[in-house]
Amino acid sequence: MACCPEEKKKLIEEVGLHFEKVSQMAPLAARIYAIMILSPYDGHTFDEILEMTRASKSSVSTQLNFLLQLKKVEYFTKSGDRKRYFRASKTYLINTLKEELEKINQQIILTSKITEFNSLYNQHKFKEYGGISVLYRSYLIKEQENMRSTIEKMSKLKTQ
Amino acid sequence: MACCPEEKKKLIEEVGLHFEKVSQMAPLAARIYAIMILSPYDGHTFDEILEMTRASKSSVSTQLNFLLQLKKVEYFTKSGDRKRYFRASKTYLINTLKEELEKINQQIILTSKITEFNSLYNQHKFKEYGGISVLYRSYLIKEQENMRSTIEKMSKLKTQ
DNA sequence: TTGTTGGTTCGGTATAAAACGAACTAAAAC
DNA sequence: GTTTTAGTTCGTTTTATACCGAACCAACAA
Repeated sequence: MACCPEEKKKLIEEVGLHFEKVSQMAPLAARIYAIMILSPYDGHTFDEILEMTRASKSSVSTQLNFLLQLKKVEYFTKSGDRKRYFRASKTYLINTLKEELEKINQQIILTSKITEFNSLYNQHKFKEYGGISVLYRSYLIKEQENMRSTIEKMSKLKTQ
Repeated sequence: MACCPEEKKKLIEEVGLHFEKVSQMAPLAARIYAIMILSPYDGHTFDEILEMTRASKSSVSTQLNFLLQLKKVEYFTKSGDRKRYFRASKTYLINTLKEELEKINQQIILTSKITEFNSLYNQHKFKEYGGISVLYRSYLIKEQENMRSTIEKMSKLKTQ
């Protein structure tokens, strides 16, 4: 049998599609990641992933290594068993948040540059929209703080 | 002369690159959008955009219409002047936030589905990571609230 | 030492995204 | 009524992406 209950298949498709859009990964990578997130603690072997995705060995290998590099996925082995068991990385949610935080940091810097530039060279516009960009800036900073504190809480929870 | 001070050129490049990554638009669209954001209140004509981007008429036309559709860019006309003057839409920051809000709403729904699924079918994993996903959920809800209230504040500011 | 398992690597193809040029149109100017 | 201006449309080319198959490798098994 190729995969799993119909319900799981549909969810994999939905979650996969989501990652394809928001995380700009290749369709196959997104679907593998979705499978990992919706699968048991003890993971899946390479061959099982092959079966579920119906993709080629080479493609699965490439995308799986890509996900390992991004720390979205990890694997473990059982002694006396050459197979690797792949699963969603234990820290994948923290890692995702850390990436988001990095993005927001970048965006705060860029937004400041834009505002500074406009206040210097496009004064009319700046007078018109200055208020909005102040609001936008404090929005970004709140996001940043929310991420930072969530990451901290998650890290604490993990080490307990 | 093709464009503007070196400083502006560099910022356009930087901001353009940013939009290309985060907003998944075509390189040319991203650069046009960047130009609009860094340009005066009274906008630029089609021909000026042509000059600055050094792209073809057809490409500029296509991408400009794309940006108009997304309400990232708007235009106005001066009486007795056939040209259109393009600029960043007055509401582009609010619109961006509304898009973000839509994304977060989607993500909250998806995350709930995932958690529910795992609590049913992957109980071991759920016991292990349930705490983290609770934290993640409240992170998302805070984001949602931050966006909602920022949009509201911006709307109020605009109508004054 | 030959075969099998569990992948990896490399060269190629198929498809889609991005940009282009040339021909076209609608309104205004002459 | 012909020319110019301000774009638009459409068919093509260019470039990048996603995936594939076949050959390959390393480890262990027979």
